[in-house]
Amino acid sequence: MIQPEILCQSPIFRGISPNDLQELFRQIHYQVKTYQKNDLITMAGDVCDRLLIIQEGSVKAEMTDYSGKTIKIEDMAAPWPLATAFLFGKENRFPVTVSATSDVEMVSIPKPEFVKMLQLNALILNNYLNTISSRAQFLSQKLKFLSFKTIKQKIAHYLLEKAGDRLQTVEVQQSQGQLAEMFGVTRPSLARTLGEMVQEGLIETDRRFIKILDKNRMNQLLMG
Amino acid sequence: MIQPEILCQSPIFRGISPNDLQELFRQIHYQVKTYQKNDLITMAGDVCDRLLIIQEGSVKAEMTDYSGKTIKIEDMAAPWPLATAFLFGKENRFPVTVSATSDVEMVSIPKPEFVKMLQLNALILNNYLNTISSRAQFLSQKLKFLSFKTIKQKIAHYLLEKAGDRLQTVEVQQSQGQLAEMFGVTRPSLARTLGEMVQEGLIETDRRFIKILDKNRMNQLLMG
DNA sequence: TTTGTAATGTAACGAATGTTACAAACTGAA
DNA sequence: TTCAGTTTGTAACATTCGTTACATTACAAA
Repeated sequence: MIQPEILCQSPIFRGISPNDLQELFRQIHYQVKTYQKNDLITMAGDVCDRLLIIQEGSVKAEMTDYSGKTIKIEDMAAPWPLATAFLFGKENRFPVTVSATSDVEMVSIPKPEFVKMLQLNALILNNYLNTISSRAQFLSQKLKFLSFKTIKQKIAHYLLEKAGDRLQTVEVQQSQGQLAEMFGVTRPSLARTLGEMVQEGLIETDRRFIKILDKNRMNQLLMG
Repeated sequence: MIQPEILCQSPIFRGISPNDLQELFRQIHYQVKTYQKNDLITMAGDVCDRLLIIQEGSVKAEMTDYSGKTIKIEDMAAPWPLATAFLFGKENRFPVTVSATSDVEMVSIPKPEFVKMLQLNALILNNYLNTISSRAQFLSQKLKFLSFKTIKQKIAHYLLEKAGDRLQTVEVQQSQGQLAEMFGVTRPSLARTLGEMVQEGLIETDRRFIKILDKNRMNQLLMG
């Protein structure tokens, strides 16, 4: 029923041979459920007490707002695991409604069985811990970035991070537009702020190359 | 050397009896290190390849900015674990410099040994997974909150979340000032916006009680 | 070279929010 | 009650940023 060659491509089972994976699944209880296109797989608010991995097909995650309208959040396809961040932790309910966008095969492992799996295989344990930890780290970085209120601060943080120790010209790979989107601001606002920083003697710009002229004053911007 | 009665208060060892914990520690390699006040414990950038738990005393975490100045981030005391989010994941380096603010005893468990521990004891495994997952969930919530640009949106989201299904008066436990801090805005701005929403017929306010009058229009605010 | 398209610089205006200041209302203790 | 401290309402002004529009520059294909 399970397809080890597919599942071992999943971030959780990465590095495990299909044979070992097959053997592992023999030691635990699990289900393989099939869904047809447009079938509901989980509802927002459902308790998340089992690990779900897409073995075949693709699904979409939607969120219902308070007035009942649905907004698509994400598309996922095999061999991806669903909602790994909500299997453990305080708030272990699905935040989204998941439904099939094609015929789907889903491997469902009850939480206690998955815990057993983690104990049986150190590689899976590491993979899973890495998955959640990386997510937390990613979110933490993103949050730190958003904590800078002004565009000037965001630019300063970005450039100082990118420059590291060296007092050199930084090459920005992205266009102004992409940079603006990353900062969550509009393109003209970014351009204006860059212009202001040039006038203030903080930086020099030449197309995609930016030179930091006054590291100390840049830092002071980040303090407020 | 280790003090099981203290360590089992730690979120990671919660629910384990001191005896069981003692027995567990017998099966793995670990160190107990002592530091004097003001000693450096870890430097920002150090590879985080061991779990550190404060067994006695207190420490502070500081971050060095790009110009070399240090900013205090956090204070921690026994029996708290350090940097649980950085033991696994892609970026497993300490983001902060940790130093002792009193005489400190620190239990140091190498990562492979801690993994062994997780495999030996399902409760510790659950505790650790819960710790990281809760953190990711917390950050995710915070991030979602910050994604609302205007104060009106933040208020709407907060109230709708708090109200749930019922169309009732919501009691806000916090003062306007605390609420403002939570939203990352200033108190007068929050008060002004609340006033505007009253005038627009969206809500009614009476001290710490807020009544939602028009749920649909509140939702439309969140769409933009 | 010419030409079209994308990227960039710039300006004017308006909306949202911060800043500062002060008055009114509430709260709890003397 | 009275009074001090806290919370809340409100106003004027400054700042930041988004919006829109347009000119300029770079770049690559014809």
